[in-house]
Amino acid sequence: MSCRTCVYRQLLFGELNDFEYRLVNDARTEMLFKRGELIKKEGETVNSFLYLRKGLVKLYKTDHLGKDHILSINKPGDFVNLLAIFSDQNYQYSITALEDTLVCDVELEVLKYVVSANGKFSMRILKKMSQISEEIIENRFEQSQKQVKGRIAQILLFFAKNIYHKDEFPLPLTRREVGELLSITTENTIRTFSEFRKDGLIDIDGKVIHILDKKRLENINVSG
Amino acid sequence: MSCRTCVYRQLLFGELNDFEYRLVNDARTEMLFKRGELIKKEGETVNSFLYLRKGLVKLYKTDHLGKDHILSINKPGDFVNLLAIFSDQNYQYSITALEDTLVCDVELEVLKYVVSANGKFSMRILKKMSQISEEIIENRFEQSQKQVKGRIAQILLFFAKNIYHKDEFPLPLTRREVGELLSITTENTIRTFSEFRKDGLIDIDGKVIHILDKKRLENINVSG
DNA sequence: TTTGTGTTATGATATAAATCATTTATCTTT
DNA sequence: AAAGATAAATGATTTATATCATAACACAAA
Repeated sequence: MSCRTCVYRQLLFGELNDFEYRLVNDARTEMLFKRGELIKKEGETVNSFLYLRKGLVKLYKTDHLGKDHILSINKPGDFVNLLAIFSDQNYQYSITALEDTLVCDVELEVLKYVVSANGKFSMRILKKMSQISEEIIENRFEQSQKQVKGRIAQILLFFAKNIYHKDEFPLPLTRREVGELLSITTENTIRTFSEFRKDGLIDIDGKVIHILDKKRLENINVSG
Repeated sequence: MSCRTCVYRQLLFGELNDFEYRLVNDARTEMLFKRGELIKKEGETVNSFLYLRKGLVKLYKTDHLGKDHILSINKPGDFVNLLAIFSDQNYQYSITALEDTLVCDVELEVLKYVVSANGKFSMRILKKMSQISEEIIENRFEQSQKQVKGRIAQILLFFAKNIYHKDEFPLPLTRREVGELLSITTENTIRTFSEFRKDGLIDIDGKVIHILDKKRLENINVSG
C-alpha cells in the first residue's frame, strides 16, 4: 500500500510531485489499534501527522474531577490531529479507538518540509484546517441552542448519515460516552433514548439503534 | 503607517522579505469603525484578511429565532478572520465593533500569494491557526464543565487580565451580550452580577466593573 | 420636555436536567 | 461456569436555570 494508490489521496496529497510522494510515503507507518486502545495520550509530544484510514476514534480531554469530555468523533478520511501539528505544543487531548482502527502515521518533520516547499500543498492544508475549524464552530453554535432531546437527535442522525450511511447501526459509543460528547449526564442520556423508543422514533436492541421516524427526529434536531 | 513599522509586525509578518512587505502594504487599507458598527455580515464573501489594530470586536451568529450567539471577542493583535480566509466559503458569522476600532484590511489574493510563495510565512500562518483553534477547543472544554457563576467569573477575569490589564474597567458588553457569549439568559446574567456584588466580589457602577476579591473570583472560576 | 426604546434590576413561578438510589442486564476475566 | 465489573434502565427528589412579569433607570430622538 502506498499513498499514491490510497483512496484518500486526492483529499490532501493531490498536489505533491513524485519526489514529495516518495518522501511522505517513506516517512509513513501504518498502525492498527483495537477497539478501546489508546492512540495518543494528552500531554504526549506531537511528532506525527495522523490520518485515519479505517475505523473510528474519539478525541477527548479529562477534567480535574476525572470526567471525560469528548471533543469530536473522527472517521476514515479525517486528518485526526491536523489542528494540533503546527502549534509546537503537546497533545491537548487524548485519542482512543472506538472501533478497530487503521491509522497512517507520517513523520511530522517530513510533512512540515513538504508544506514549506510546496505552496499549493500548503494552501490545501490551510483550507482543510479552515474547514475543520468551521465545523467545530458550527457544532458549538448548534449545541448552544439545543437542549437534551435536540442534541441526542442530532447525534443519532450524525451516525446514521455521516458514519454508517444507513438507518440501522451499532452505536459505537456507550450511553456515558454519548453524554460526554453532548454534555449530558449518563442517566439523562439513557432516559432520552428510552423516551425516543417509547415515542416510536427509534428502536433499540442493545447497541443497535434503528431509526424508525427520521422526519420526526429531524424536527426534534432543528427545533429542540 | 506601514506594516514594516507596525508594532504587531513580528506577530505574523516577521518572515516577509522587502518585496513581500511592499506587496502586502500596498494591498492594505486601514478602516475605522465606530462602536456598534457592523464590520462584516454573515454571508458576505471573504475577500480580505482582517487584522485588529485598535479597539474590540465580537464575532457572532444569529439563530433561527433571531437570537445572537457570540463566538468570540477579539482584541488588538488578533487576526480576526484567520480561520475563515482559506476555506473558500462566505462568512459564517458577523463581526461588530464593541469599541471604536481600527482594522487593517489586506486583499486576500495578495495574502494568499505570499503564503504560497513563502514557506516560512505559511508555517507561521499554520502555527497561528493551530493556536486559535486550540483556544477555541480549550474554551469549549472549560465552558462545558462550568455553570453560570463559574462562567461569569471567567469572563470578568478575562476582561481584567487579557483586555484591560487592570481590575477596574468599563465592561464593553451589555448584560445581554455577556449572556450571548456564555449561553446564559440575560436575567440570569444580571442576577449573577448582583449576587457577586452582594458577596463583595465586585463593585458595579453602571458599566464599570471593579474586581474587589480576585482570589475568590478565581476560585469560583476554577471550581464552579 | 416628553416620548420612546433598550438596559438594568428583582421577584415569583415553572421546568429541564442533575443527583441520588436501586435493579437488571451485559460483558470480562479467571 | 462463577464472580466481578461495567453498562443500561428507571423512579424519586433536588437544584439550577429559564421563563414570565413588572419596575426603575438611562439615553437618544423628536
